[in-house]
Amino acid sequence: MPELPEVETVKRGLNEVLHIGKRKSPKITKVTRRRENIREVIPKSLEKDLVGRKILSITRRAKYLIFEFENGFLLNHLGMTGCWRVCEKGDVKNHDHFLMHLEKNKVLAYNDPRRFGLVTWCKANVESHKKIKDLGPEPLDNVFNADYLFAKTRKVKTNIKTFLMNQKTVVGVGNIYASEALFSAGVRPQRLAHKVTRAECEKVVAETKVVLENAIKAGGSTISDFKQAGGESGYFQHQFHVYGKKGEACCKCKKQIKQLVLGGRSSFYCPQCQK
DNA sequence: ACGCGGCCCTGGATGC
DNA sequence: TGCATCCAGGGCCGCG
Repeated sequence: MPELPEVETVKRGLNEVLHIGKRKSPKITKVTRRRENIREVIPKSLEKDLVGRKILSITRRAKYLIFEFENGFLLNHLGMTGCWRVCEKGDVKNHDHFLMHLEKNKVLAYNDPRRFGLVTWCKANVESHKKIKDLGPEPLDNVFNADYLFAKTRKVKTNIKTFLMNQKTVVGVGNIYASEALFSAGVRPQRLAHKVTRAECEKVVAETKVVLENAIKAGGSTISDFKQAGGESGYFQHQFHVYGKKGEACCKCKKQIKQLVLGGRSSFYCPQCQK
């Protein structure tokens, strides 16, 4: 599921389905930890922290979801396979690790087969929480601009794709959108970051924003389907230009898309369109 | 200090 | 059909 557009889609969907901020938003009546340890232990204290309270807001910072309560914040990362669903009481599935029971026999369930996700509690100042405080700027914020990226890349030894995926550089860009943004920008993923020109940095920044914005728009369609069991995808995957397309013809020039591994992650590019 | 490989897990796809 | 292998949208840790 989870790069920035998917987390943003989950956030919007949950806000809508749970009527967050409206009078009919449900109270939490009970909390169940079906498995204590995912990436980190889910705190036992969540029971007393959450029962009897309402979710005041659900926001996103980087790939983290932040559930705000009057006494603190539930901080969540979906890892590779995490998802939330709203279901009827008793509709428990394999890999449901954490349940927030709601009024009217509804349940908000966190499901995560690979258990790379995070569910934890932060009493106050979530922005200075250790998982949050060192994160880079939001990609759609004006702080993430060509000046910033050009300056930041000058002394970097690694390739531009790995650097773009580093959450200290800019948040929310994962393996798919890094490949896609670099394709649109015409920059090969294996190029050393410090050799990317100022003009190319401008393109990389601009195309990163475009790709993420388009994916958010496309991901909007998952609102109804995450309510059901799946929570899988919107329709943004139909807009991929290079990701997962090794050997296929480039949509612009018809040359074969190539694949290579950078920082241990599959990377895709067009040898003709990207320099 | 930085950059990289390995690792944390399960499950689906692929190959023999 | 069954079994083995590889791969997956992320991030942390320890090593050189």
